[in-house]
Amino acid sequence: MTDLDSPQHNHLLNALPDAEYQRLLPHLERVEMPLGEVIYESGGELRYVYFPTTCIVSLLYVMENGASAEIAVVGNDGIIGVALFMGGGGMPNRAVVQSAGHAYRLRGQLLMQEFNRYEGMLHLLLRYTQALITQMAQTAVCNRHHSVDQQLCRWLLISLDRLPSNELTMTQELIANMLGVRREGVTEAAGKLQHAGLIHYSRGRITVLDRPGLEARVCECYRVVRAESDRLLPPPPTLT
Amino acid sequence: MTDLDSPQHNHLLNALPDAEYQRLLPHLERVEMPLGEVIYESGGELRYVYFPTTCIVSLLYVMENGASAEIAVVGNDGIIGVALFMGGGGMPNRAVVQSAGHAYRLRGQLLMQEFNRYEGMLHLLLRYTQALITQMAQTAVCNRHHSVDQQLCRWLLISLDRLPSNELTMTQELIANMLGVRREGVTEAAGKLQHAGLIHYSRGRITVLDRPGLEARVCECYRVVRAESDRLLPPPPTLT
DNA sequence: CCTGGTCTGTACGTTACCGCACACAAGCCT
DNA sequence: AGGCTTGTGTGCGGTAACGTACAGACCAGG
Repeated sequence: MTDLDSPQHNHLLNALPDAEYQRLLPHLERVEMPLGEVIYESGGELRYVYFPTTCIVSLLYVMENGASAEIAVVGNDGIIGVALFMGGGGMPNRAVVQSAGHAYRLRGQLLMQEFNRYEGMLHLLLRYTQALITQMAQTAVCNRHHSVDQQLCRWLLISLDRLPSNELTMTQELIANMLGVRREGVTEAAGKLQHAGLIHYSRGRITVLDRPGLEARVCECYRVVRAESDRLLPPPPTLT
Repeated sequence: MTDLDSPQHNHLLNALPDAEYQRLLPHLERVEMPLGEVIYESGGELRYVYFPTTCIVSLLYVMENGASAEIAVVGNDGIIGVALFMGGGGMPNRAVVQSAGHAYRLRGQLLMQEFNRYEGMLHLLLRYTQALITQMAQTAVCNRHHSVDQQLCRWLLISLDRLPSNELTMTQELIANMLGVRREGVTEAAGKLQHAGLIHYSRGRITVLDRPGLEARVCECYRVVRAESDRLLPPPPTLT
């Protein structure tokens, strides 16, 4: 499956015209993204941007008391480090690998060169950033109005959309940290889904058995984010 | 007080170099922003961008069942319609005037010309957008972890930062819509603040009596957003 | 002045989630 | 095998916010 791991498996890289892609290619460095790795930290400086291919990265805010909440999720649909080209150099949150895999990284300096030189790169990245903004906005809405059950569905579907298989490696404890709820809350919600035959759960290994079933339970937030991504971003690479 | 109502009272316009500002000036149209006016709607197209001077605009998502939640607030620190230069042309939320006043609007086309022609404009707008992103992210966190009391404090301070006086016109019903909570919840929270002598409340008219007191009660979310705005954006115009 | 509408305060039962405590189960190590 | 660590299920009291209902308070208009 080298396919899944080529730079083109990242939708943004794949959307670049060939000439542009070839120019970038020699500078793309394939890196391992182990579970739990912190890609950048609140207040830190961004030396690289990352284009995930097979990993998933969560952007989360860690509160002063240690509690946390997920702001957004980035997989092979996007890029880690938008603050670089947005001009801030950093953001007050943390990026941490939520599902192990690989990514291609690029020196920030090089990205900025392309960003300033080639208009297509600028527009692509800005459109992606807008999709990211929608995801954050909807996270806020979901946190306000929807139940843990619904949020778990949303979270599973978002993760699933960014993975090649229907299985994810993720303890309930971790999910709870992402959603910013109690671990027991996740146990209960997951229990309901498992009971309904939608997923199978076993010691940090979740298998999604009935994706349509999840989609039927999820709140509108998932659909809004999904629709906006589809609208703003190029269709995923046509790998078989 | 024509000072407060000149285009330069908007921080972004004020941050432009004089030549650039002069070029824009003839195209800036002063418009009235009455309470409740919808500036743009989910799915709608953006013909203009707005630079508030004395009004405050809320970005809010309206759910299928009619409930709503505020995503972010824009006042004289920013611009309404970032989706235009981000490339999406629209966003799945609504912008509504939360506090009446004025703004200067500019045809989207013209903004885009400047955005593409003059690098400083691009960087300024992107930095502002990053600050906006931080505000959204923090809204998500706040919705998850903080009490209505704390959120009300945050909301009051955010509004206060964007107004010239210490008084705001706003019924509890409206605040509840913004925060996405019950009206009674706001009554109770406001009651506590009033009892503590921090504010005075009277039929849609809130007077803030003790701003430091509010700051002492507010959650970290306010400070994070504030610090990030200060970091990313030019200092406010030096009006007396 | 009284009346009607709007805004605010209060009360009460219900629910979702929290915090804590602990039992159980599944894999890992020796 | 036995014991340890890690992950999962469950139960229980506490609390914050909800939905609903309604009473008072203020203001405007006839």
